[in-house]
Amino acid sequence: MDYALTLKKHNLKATPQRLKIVDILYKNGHLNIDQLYELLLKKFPSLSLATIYKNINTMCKKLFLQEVKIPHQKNVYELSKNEHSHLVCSKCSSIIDIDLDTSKILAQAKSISNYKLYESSIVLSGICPKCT
Amino acid sequence: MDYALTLKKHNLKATPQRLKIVDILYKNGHLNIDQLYELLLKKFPSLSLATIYKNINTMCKKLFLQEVKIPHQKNVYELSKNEHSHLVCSKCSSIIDIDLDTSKILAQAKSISNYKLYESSIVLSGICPKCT
DNA sequence: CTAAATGCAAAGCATTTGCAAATAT
DNA sequence: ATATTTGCAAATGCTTTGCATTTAG
Repeated sequence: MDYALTLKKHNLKATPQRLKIVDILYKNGHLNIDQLYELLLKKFPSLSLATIYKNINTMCKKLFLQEVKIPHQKNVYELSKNEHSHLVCSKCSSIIDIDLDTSKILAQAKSISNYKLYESSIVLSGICPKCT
Repeated sequence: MDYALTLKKHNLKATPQRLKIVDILYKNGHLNIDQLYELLLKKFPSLSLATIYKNINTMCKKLFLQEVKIPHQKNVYELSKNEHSHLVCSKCSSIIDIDLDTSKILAQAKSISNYKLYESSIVLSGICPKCT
């Protein structure tokens, strides 16, 4: 995946800071602002938190980053991908993606409510195999 | 429902402020801190935001209030009830409860992941009938 | 060369804390 | 009567903004 190209497609300059943000998110999946900052500092000791906030915000607006709200945790960010759900371990706080068949639930919700539904946010919490 | 008794059961004094917080949440379903503050001010013009924060926090810890995270919105609070999901209208921002059969999705998630899952947070977004 | 991005410091909000006065039990 | 709660003010923490400097294209 060519991150520089992706950035440019969205009219964003491919700065080293941005490339590294995308790279870190690609490798780590889901991170909150502080975790991102800590990892970025290793490569850019003079990096400013303001730069992270600005970039996260613009990338979210351009829709190739997604904010994910997890119960009892700070918001985390992930690269946009096909719709999917999340599993959270309440012991180690790790977050993973999972593909679930949400069609039944959506259909059920639509028929009960008469809402036009087009987006689902599903976060399931429990204990991961490692923490068991 | 006797709110005063509920409060006392949790070792919380039934102050007028607390009773009104519970009453407002009972009548309005889901509110964020600011909405709660605005409504409470009508009855308690000298009410402090700090009091709301303190009370929301203690009630959440005592588990008879739940914090609900909605994408692109401030956190809202609701009285604890049986597990249920939420529908959000992205036009008018209203939030309603909905009972969905989550057993299939949970079973699916468990078998794919080997997690021990015990909690689900499901928020579906779309357009409500009124806004259509 | 130019527009955009960075880093710093300051500003702006949201939330929490400490404490004296008031209140529920 | 006592421990808890309230309301205020101050403190803390998180996020955004403004601006001079640097950098990508």
